[in-house]
Amino acid sequence: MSTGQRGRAVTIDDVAARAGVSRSAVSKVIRGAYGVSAAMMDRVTTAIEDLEYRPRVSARGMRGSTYTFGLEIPDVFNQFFPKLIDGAMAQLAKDGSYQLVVAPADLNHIEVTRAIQALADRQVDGLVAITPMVDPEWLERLSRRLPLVMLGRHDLSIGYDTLVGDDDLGARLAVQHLIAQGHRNIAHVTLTEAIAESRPGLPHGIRCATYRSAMEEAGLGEYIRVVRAEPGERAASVAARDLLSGDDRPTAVFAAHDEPALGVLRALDELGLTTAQVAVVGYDDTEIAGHPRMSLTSVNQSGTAMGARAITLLLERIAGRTTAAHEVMEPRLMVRDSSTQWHPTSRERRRAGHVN
Amino acid sequence: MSTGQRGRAVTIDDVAARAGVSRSAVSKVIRGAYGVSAAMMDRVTTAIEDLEYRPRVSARGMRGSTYTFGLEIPDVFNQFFPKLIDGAMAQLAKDGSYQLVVAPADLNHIEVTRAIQALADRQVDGLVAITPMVDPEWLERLSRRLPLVMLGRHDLSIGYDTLVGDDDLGARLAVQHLIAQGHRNIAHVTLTEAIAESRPGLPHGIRCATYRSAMEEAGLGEYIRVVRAEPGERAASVAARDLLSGDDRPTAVFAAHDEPALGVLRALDELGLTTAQVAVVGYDDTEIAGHPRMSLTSVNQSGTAMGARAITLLLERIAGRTTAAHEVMEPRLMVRDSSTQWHPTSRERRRAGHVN
DNA sequence: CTGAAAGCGCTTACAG
DNA sequence: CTGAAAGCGCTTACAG
Repeated sequence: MSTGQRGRAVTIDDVAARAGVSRSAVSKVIRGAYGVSAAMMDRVTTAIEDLEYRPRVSARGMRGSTYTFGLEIPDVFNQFFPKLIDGAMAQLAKDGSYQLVVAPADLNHIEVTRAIQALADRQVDGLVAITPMVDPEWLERLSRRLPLVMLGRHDLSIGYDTLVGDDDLGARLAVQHLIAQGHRNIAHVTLTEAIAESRPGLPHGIRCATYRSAMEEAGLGEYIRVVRAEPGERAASVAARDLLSGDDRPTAVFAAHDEPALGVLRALDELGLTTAQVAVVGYDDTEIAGHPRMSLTSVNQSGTAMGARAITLLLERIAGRTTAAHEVMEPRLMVRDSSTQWHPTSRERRRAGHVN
Repeated sequence: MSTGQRGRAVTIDDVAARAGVSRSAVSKVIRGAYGVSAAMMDRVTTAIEDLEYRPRVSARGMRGSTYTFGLEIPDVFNQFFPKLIDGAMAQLAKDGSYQLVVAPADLNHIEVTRAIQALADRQVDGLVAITPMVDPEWLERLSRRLPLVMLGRHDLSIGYDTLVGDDDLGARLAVQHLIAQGHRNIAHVTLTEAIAESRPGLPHGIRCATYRSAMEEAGLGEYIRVVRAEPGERAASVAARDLLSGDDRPTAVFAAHDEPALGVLRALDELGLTTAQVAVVGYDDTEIAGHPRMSLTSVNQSGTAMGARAITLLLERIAGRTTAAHEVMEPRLMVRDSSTQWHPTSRERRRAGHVN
């Protein structure tokens, strides 16, 4: 039976009246706080159910917590993020007391900042954010107000936690794998400098730097070639088409993440080429990479585990931790057809210095 | 220059004090309300900037609005939803005063209800939700508290708005297209009854019913075959493998949405078959369907437009509309390779009654 | 174990 | 145009 469905909503006072107890008592029961007799617990619980009472989170937030964690996502189409959300949800479900709320943003400084700010304005009890573009000082200041975990940053922050894949290792795995497959002419497709290099130490910047040094170390410095594109599979495919139809076609492409890697695959298809002629490696191991139609070799940086770990870090902060955590997750290379079916032409074999 | 960075946060009173005006005056400036002189406007604005003041949404929510729209998403991996979110964000950006917040849920009654409830508890000013599984009465009650738009439901609700694709037309386009391509033995892959048929009039239920009737109408009743799988591409591919390796292999499969369609493509690949032998049509026209590696024919129900329209419906409600809107969006078939490369075997031609 | 009182930071009528 | 007062629905010390 329910009352108050229309007109004024049911408040904590209605519950208190119905249960014949004080407002504070109801509050304690709701929060599972100490000092409530079983009898009162019972009466209050019944009243809550009878009235279908739901505490207003705004009101709770005025004094206490909102029981809400915020997650800012800089690109709704990037298929890495669902893994992250999935991992976070699973971890949150174990605890049971917090609700996850996602603020989607567009991939630029202003929109990302706006989304993070919007979550903070809504007084989330903890915030997980992903963005290369916001400066550490702003984040340090934000972290004085609430627990903050930044994903994909190598910052040595003091106020907020960071959780990041080992981009150097991941990129090295990718490039060395290609070299081991016999490739020498390996190109790298990444995002525009405005995005990838807007600050030092960004994941894409590191992957690119590692690509360069891994090539140098293998004596392949002369083959280093970095192609940049705006975000999105289509933009990457356009850039890749130029690369692949040029004079000196690379025999392999290492893409900074799976989205441009799919763009490279598109470009190959459009040019009538296959991964037997140009190997492709991506980064993030998104779900579609494992589909046989793509079979895209990719660096897995365990987004699910990362999402779960981010939640744990927030809960630790709420439980009292005050020193910053800086965790690096080890990536692993998922080898698939896109990088193992290379058949070099005789010219390519010659250039590569093979005897045969 | 900013103060109050540590310790107590900046409040509206701090701004009022600094600007030398009343609290109400600051409130009016923030909300852009009438009756503020340019001079006061100026002083307040300056004070806000100086102090880096951010109004607490919780506090605003106590009396007024939270300037937040909530969107419940029942499956983070379903690639239809990013389109929806993208459309909603674009529309919201035009208005500029509301923040979108997404509550992800798992695809079951309890979790979906929990997520919707969580958004309502947070006093969003409007709510967009997607779920076949919640009963209309509960939604009617919810809609008495806040503007509610349900996506993908054909309900004749009175308290909430609905926005839905024409599932009958969409499914008909798909099946008739396959028939026009010469197919007779067309199977349908959809979700379990527990999900797809949990209530009458659900999108998947309608698509399935339309598949049946379109087949009947074409005199192909004997070929009707419905295969059901749990959500997820992998579950669908397992089910499809049985179907495709059975005695009477269909020459075409109509999948209830793109995710199972990708599962069918996976099954084909695993069985060494191609879409020249078994045509595939999906539903939703997710981004990956357009990738040349998939080139999946699919029914586009314009998720972007749907997301944008949902926001507009909420804004209309806030502006005062009190009658329910029930809008149906027209789908269109995106024809791609997966359904146009069929080469029937001679046996298939014979069975199909072709002369040659 | 239980409850009365104060207060969180805003917005909303209402006077001036 | 401007401001003082009340109040939104909770939680938090603090008494009892």
